[in-house]
This record gives sequence, structure tokens and C-alpha cells, in this order.
Amino acid sequence: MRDVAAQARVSLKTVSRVVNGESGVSPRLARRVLAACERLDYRHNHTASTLRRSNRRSATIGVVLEDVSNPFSSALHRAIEDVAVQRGVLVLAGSSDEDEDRERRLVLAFASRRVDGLIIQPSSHDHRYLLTERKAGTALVFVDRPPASIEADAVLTDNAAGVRRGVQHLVAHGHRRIGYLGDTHTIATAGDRHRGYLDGLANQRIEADERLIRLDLHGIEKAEAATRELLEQSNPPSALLTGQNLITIGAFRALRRMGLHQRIALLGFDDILLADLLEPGITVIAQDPAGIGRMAADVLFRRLDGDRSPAQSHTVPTRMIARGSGEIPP
Amino acid sequence: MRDVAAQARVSLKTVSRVVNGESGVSPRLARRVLAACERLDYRHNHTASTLRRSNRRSATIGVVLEDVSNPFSSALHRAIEDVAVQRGVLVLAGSSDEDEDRERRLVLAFASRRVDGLIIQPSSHDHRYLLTERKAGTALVFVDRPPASIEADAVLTDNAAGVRRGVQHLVAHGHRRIGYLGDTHTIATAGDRHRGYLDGLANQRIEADERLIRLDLHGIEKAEAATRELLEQSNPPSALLTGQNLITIGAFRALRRMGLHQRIALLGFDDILLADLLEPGITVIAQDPAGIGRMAADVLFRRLDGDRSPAQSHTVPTRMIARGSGEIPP
DNA sequence: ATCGGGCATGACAACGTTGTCATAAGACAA
DNA sequence: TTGTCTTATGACAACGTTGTCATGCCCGAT
Repeated sequence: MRDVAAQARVSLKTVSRVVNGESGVSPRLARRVLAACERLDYRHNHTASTLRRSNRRSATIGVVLEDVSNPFSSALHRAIEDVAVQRGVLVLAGSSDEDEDRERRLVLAFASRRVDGLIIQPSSHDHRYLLTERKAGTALVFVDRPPASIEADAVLTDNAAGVRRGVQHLVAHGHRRIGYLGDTHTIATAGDRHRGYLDGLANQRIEADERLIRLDLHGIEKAEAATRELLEQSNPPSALLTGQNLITIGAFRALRRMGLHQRIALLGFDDILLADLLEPGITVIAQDPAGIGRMAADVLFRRLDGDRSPAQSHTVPTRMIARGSGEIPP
Repeated sequence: MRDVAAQARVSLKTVSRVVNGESGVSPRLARRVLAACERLDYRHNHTASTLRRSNRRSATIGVVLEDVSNPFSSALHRAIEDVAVQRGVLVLAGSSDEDEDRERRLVLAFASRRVDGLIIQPSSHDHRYLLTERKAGTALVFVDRPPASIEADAVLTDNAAGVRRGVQHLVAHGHRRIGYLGDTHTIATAGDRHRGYLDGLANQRIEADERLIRLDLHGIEKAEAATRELLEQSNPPSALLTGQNLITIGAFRALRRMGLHQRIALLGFDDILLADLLEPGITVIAQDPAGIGRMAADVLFRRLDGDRSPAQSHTVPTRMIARGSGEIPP
């Protein structure tokens, strides 16, 4: 900037004014400054600017996802990015891998870069460590899973309602013995879905049978093995409800291997790419990651714009997509 | 920091030393400083530190992807992140959507945040605009597609070789009439794959037949329509080679709709999630996005560590995964 | 007692920018 | 002419940190 000022024979401040598009610079000087910027390939140093400016905004937000490469998380990421670019805001993204410690380290690293806001898909179960950032004015929104021990905005899928709806769908197709395969019970959403399953059965006046329930299945392999077990017992279920997309894949794989994929109904929570090309197509209760991400970013920026209303939890509805596997009769 | 210094009754510089783990501070003072940090919830301001430090490193890199939510790009992203976190480096990511202008705007936004390096999956065909950043010392690595009009490191899939191998595979299974469905010809990788197809045929002494080739198919729908056309003509191909994963999906969908999925061989470039669960499983020439990302990050950090050797283009091999569709006889 | 050397600590300037305020130049009225 | 007001411009400090260098202290050798 000093070089530009010298080249244009003006003061630093005038260059600053031109670069920031402030009014009150004569067109003649402005032209000279712009020409000098061009000639010297001047790049505005946004970080130095942030340091000095009164609003202190870095025009950067941090996003902590479970894994940037998993389809759900990356759809969130993209939706957040789309809202952010419209405001000229960049996105720092990181993966927590379901590890509390990594989540925390990421947040601290973001904080030391002075991000304006944080969107977190949390893995941890105590978010008091975020109080400091909050006090420093960092906006904070939780996605997919609720905050714990801290009041903050959240954007969540209505997991329980979605699963209840799934149970109802299977019952409507004649099923009474409905198995459930769920993810690690410490994950909040997994708990909600399990609860939805139990409530759904209760609504339909069906007694839950412990032998049809398998929890803490993380990953395709475990789900596949559990499905196998479930179906090999005497008096097996006629339908399966799976609480997460990898579990759905594992269950489908098991059904295929056992030659039961056209006989046992399967209804999965969370959509799967290509589910429509399988035989049968897989019926799912689809979440709307893009909708969640967009809303989370909207809430975040509303806070950054000065919204001081009490923290609120927003719910995004699910959508049932019938493709065949969920409509197989008992 | 000033508050911490006051609280610990030391100078600013001493706090700085403790925070940065520099030697030469008596344990007694260090303890006092750390206690004060703790008590005041002090967060080191990494951006101010970058501004002043002699190496000027922001410990942040920028990654421009085609779309952070597409499986290939997000796998790249994750692999890059994994290398970066090991060095305490954060990743700014953005989507160019195959748009030259968005790519450029992202790069400039990253540059004004003074990222240490850039990893770009380019959409544009002239990268001279990056010369300024390069001159400023920003490390630069291209992934998936080669740089144009600039010398820079690149990490690429060996597209042509992969496709040649695919042709050979189909011929080995008895095919002579092999159709080709390719993506937009202006995308460098699409051109390479098309060339690989033609070379592969030539190697096998098969004359290319224009009527079996369809290019510029971007997205599932166009691919599906083109596949249909290709198969409805007289003397149709007995095998299809598809040059991109969405095209493979479109082609498979068309085959399914026409009831030909067990009759016409299909070999796709780029792997597809769940391809093994379809019937038949889809044979693919798989790329290794994680391998590409890791290598790109390695090259980038080697440059940041001072490697001044001439720019180099690295090639990551493909892997053929036979799952059934590519082994259907004519 | 004096000196030299090593070590812990701090004062101060600087990084690239912008907020604040002062000043110069010009326009216009009295 | 003088005075007042407006507008364009610049000088200077400050943002939170670290590099440089000076200072003061203690220790051991002379």
C-alpha cells in the first residue's frame, strides 16, 4: 500500500479510501490510485484491515463437520457456503470425526483466527468451552445435533417424527414385527431416532420386542452382521427400520447376501445416493441437509447482523420417499 | 495480551514468549503468565501474530474445488485436510462450480486473507492471473486437471492410460463394438479420456466408429438420453465405456429402463458409491481421490518448506474394479 | 573489589491497515 | 478584503502481536 501511495503520489490514507470505495476522493486521484494498484499488482491485506477496522469482522466463518467428505456433512457445507459467498464471507471447514477433542481443537484454531461465527455439527456433549467465544462476540449455531450445557441456536432434523412416520408406513403395509438397527447411542440423533421407533410402535399399539432391536452399530460391517443375526433367529422380523445411512447399506447388503431383499421390507433413515437404482429401490425417510445448512447459515448471519432475540431451536422436516423396499408386504 | 501482562505483572513481551513456548523465561514467571491466561480466557490472536512475525505464515491454505459436496471433490478435501491438520494448518474451501469467474474470485479472496498455499482443481483455461500470488510466495498446486499458461506443480490421474486399460478389458471379453459417452470436451480430463478411448481402440486394431461416440454429455439426464439413442440405432454397440461417474449412472439407468442391463457391457470411469450393490455390479476404472489429495498436500507443504526444484506433474494410477457389468460377453 | 559473561526481562518499533482529527484549498457572502 | 463554510487530503496513532536491542542482575574468575 505504501508503494501504491508513492507511485500515485498520494498519502496512504487516500489509497485506503480508494481501495475501500469510500466517498470523498476526487476522481482524478482515484484514477491515479487505481492505475498504481493495477501496475503494482496490489492485493489488499484483509487480515491487517480486520485488525484495525472498528467492526473487527474477518468475513470468515468456521464450520466443524463430522467429516467433510461424508455426503450429509458435505451437503451441509455446500449450502452454508452458498449463503456465505453472497455476503463475501469465506468458510473454514474441518472434520471432527466424532471426536470431542478434535472438535474442540478445531474450534480453538478457528477462534484464534478470529472467525465471525461458528457452525458446529457437534460430537461432544458439553459445550461450555464455547462460552468464551460467545462472550467474545462469535455467533454460534449448532446443526444436526443439539447443543449441551449452553444456550445457542440450533437447526435440527425432526428425527423422532420421521422415524414414527416410518413405523406407521410399515404398519400400514401390514407389518407388526419391525426390527430396528441403530447407531451409537451416545449420538443425540441416534437416541432421538430410537425413541421415535419406540413411540411409533406404541402409537400403533404394538409391543416392542427387545430381540428385534440392535443398537450401537457404527459403520456398514457392524450393521451387516447385526442384520444377519436378527434374521437368523427364530420368529424374525418381517421389516427392518435402519437409523442411519451406512446402517441401511449394511442391512441391504446382508439382505442381498441372504437372498431376502425381495422378501423383507427395508426402510432407511437418511437418503442414499443411487438408492433408486437398486432392486428393489430403497424406501427412505430423507433428511434435507441443504435445507438445514441454508437455515443454519441464515440464522448465523442474522445474529451477526445484530439479532439479539433468545436462542431458538429450528426443526427441518423429513420427507418419505417410497421406492419399493418399504412397500414389500410381510 | 495486555490484560494478561498486567494480571501477571510482567511485560507484553514475556507473555508473548510464554504463549509461543520460547525458551528463556523463568518457570516462576511462566507459571504466573499461564495462570493469568487461564483466568482471563485469553485467546491468542493468530492473525495479528501473522502480521508481525517474520515468516508471515498464516497457517491457512485455500482449496478451490469444483463443488465441496461432490464425492470426488470432497474426498480430495478430506485428504488435504488430513495432511494439513498434522501441521496445525487450517483449510479454507470453496466451490467454483466449473465457472472460471468464481474460481478467480475465490482465489483472490483467499489471497487477500494471505493463505500460505493454494490447491486448485481448475475450471479455467488460463492461469496467468495466479502469477501475482506466486510471486508473493504463495505455494500453488493443481489437482485433477493441469495448469494452463503457467508453470506449477500438478497431481493428476492418468486418465488416458486408465481408459486404454478399460478398452483392453472390454476387448478381452470379446467386444469389438464399444460405445463411448464423454463429458464436456473443454474439460481437460474429458479430453484425455476421449483420447485414451481412441488410442485404446487403435492399440487393439479396431477402427473407431463415429456413430458409437457421444461427447459433451454433462449430467445424468443427457447421458441417459444419449445412451438410449446409441442403443436404438441399427448395429448398436455391445459394450459402453462411460467417461465420468454421472454419465455412468445415466447410462446404467437407461440400460435398466430398456431391460438391457444384463446384456450390454458397461465400464465406467470413476468409482460410484454402492456400485457393488447394483445388479450387475458396475465395473469401473477407479480414481484415487484420497491419494491425489494427499499427494497434492504433500507437494504443497514441501514447497512451503523451501523446495525450489522445478515444477513437476505427478500422476496417480487408476485401478480397475471388476464387478460384473464390464464382464458381460457380447 | 572489579570485571566479564550469561541469562532473564522489558522498552520500543514495526507489521499493513483504518479511525480521528487537523489543515489546506476553494467557494461564496458580507 | 475578511470571514465562514465545505470539501479533499494527509499526519498520526492505534489494532494485537513479535523482532531487536538494551538493561539489569547474578555468578564466578581475577
